[in-house]
Amino acid sequence: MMQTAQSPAEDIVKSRASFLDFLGRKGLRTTNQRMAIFEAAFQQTEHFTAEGLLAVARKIDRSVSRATVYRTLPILTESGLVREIDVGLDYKFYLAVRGRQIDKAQVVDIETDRIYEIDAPFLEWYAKSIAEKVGLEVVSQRLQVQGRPIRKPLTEEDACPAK
Amino acid sequence: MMQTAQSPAEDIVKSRASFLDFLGRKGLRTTNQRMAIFEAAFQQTEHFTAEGLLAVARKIDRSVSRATVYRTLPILTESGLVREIDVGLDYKFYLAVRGRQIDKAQVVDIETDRIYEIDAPFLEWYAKSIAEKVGLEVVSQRLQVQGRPIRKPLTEEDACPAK
DNA sequence: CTCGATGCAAAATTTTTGCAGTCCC
DNA sequence: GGGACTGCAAAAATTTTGCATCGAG
Repeated sequence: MMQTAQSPAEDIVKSRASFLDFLGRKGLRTTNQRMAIFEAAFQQTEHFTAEGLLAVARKIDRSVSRATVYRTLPILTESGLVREIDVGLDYKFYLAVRGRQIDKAQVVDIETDRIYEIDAPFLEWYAKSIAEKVGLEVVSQRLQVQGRPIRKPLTEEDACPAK
Repeated sequence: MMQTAQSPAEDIVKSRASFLDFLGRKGLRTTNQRMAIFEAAFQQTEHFTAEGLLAVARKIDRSVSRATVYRTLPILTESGLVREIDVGLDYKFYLAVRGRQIDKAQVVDIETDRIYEIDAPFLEWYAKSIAEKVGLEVVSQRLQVQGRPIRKPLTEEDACPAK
């Protein structure tokens, strides 16, 4: 069977080409700021916020402004290179897309606000079966789980830990 | 088999009692404003926003302020009488809880922003199985599906409708 | 050159908060 | 009567927008 996964290095080269292609097809210009924001997004290995992205992008190109970050994020999401993730935490998160991103759920640790992207088998099918009930075709779906670390049942040791 | 569903009239009487009980147990005071907001919430048969709730509550008690609505909504959600629903539409929605509300998904028609509450069998179980993968126990889960009305395959008639 | 793109700061939007006065218990 | 509660308006916080200027094609 063919291996389709790529190394991180190949990954970003391909993504960058894809972004440039997207800009071209849409008649959008290739500016230093847009590229800096793209690079900043793909330097992130985890979820990031608009504000965080601004900070990183500015390290690449000092002239990047907050407004341009907010104007570029929709371009990145429309191109499919970045996913917008809203788990109801006041502000939105974003995530650079690397490889296939289907059937994922977001699990949020409510004690740390950390977001995990977890495989959710059949999620797309499941969403489709639900949308059909109201005669809609699925455009997108998201499953979000808020959780907290499992506390093991208390033992005497836990209740009165030996110092 | 016993029928557990109630008439809308019985429903709100019970909910009102439940709210008063909740206020009492929490040592919160029963004010005209809080009751007006409660009544306004249960007059709604669909999802509502904080701003919409304010408008309706003011028809009941002119003195209700926006601040009190925002301060009362958390009380209503904590009591379990109202559910907060955030589908990523800028502002939050709320829904008066009538009867059991387990395993429901929100299906959002992206052309009208209308929200449907749809049965999602085994959703709770599904979320649990996913949260377990990162060692978290589920506190809550939500499945949201964005969809658009199904467009029937085009016929000649559709493409060139006879005026 | 031309018009899309940018930076800056002000605006917009939803929700929160400080404070003085109100009224429930 | 005391402290919880409220209204008002200002503040917060994130995202959007107007406008003069810049720069990609």
